[in-house]
Amino acid sequence: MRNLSPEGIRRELMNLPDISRALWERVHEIPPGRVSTYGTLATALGDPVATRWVGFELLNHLHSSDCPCFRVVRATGQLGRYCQGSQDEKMACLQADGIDIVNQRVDLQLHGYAEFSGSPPLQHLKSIQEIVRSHASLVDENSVQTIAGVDVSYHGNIAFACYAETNSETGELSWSHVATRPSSFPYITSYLAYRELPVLIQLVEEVRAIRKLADAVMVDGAGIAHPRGCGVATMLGVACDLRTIGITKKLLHGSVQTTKMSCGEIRPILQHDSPIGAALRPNPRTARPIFVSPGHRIHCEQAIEQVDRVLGRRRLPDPIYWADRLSRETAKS
DNA sequence: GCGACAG
DNA sequence: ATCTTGTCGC
Repeated sequence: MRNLSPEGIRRELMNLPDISRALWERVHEIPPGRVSTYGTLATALGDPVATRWVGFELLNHLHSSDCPCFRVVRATGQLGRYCQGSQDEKMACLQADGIDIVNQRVDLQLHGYAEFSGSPPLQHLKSIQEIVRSHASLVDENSVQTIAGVDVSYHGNIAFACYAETNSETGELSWSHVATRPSSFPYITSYLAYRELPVLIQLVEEVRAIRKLADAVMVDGAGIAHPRGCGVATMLGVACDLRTIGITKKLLHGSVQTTKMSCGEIRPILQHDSPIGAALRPNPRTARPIFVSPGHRIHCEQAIEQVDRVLGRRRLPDPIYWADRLSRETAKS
């Protein structure tokens, strides 16, 4: 799998691992009388960043009387929350298992279980990101004339992706297109692309088919300012051979000082002393900057320049603002 | 070793 | 991202 062409990426996306099923297989693997932690389960899935999602999933799943979810506790040994009700009920289940609970805690040295079987699915997804990153180009090509924005909203498991083009004079919406498709992959930090890429690729291809695709597309998500240098914007760019720019409201990766920024100020996001993007304070109404990073086929400076070009009166660049607004409205109705 | 950070 | 009432401020 060393070579991952755009077609290869699509094939991988059509065959994504079922993370939820993988989690529950492991939860059921915990023997009676033993417990595991949210973090240990996430690590068994391939990445500790999934800890938050593991907690969410255990709190929100379809519970049944014989469900072993009470065997998952916090890393401190504290019981943590129980989907079925109070912590006391969780404690009662654990005690029925023969576990002693001292000071509201389980002794993990004694009862901790971490010997999970099965291959970690997130590790495979990580390696895809690393390969896609190696295909990303940070070289700016011909000049950008038209620019668009894309964003995704959800109604349950249905994803609504919107493509928006704006009038550069007024900042108002000039053209838009929406694509819809079910998405079951959960949101896990740094794996956003696996949740959003299927709809986004469909969206881009539909717009491309009617020859309406702009020279560059801004994505509501990171570009190369990502733990593996491969955020949604980068992945979408490589998958569709499209010039993309990543825009986020919060910093995902890299370091930059964001206090006391003056209006219009630009500060580089650094990773090992080299720039991978920039924080940019868009207007005087908010002190909070936005974070820009190249997605694909664009250089850092050009990415910032393009964002600057379509910055209106809102915090987000106009095309992203409209894509966000329209996709949300479409998802609601 | 554990935890956690885009949308 | 989504669930949601009122509320603070220009």
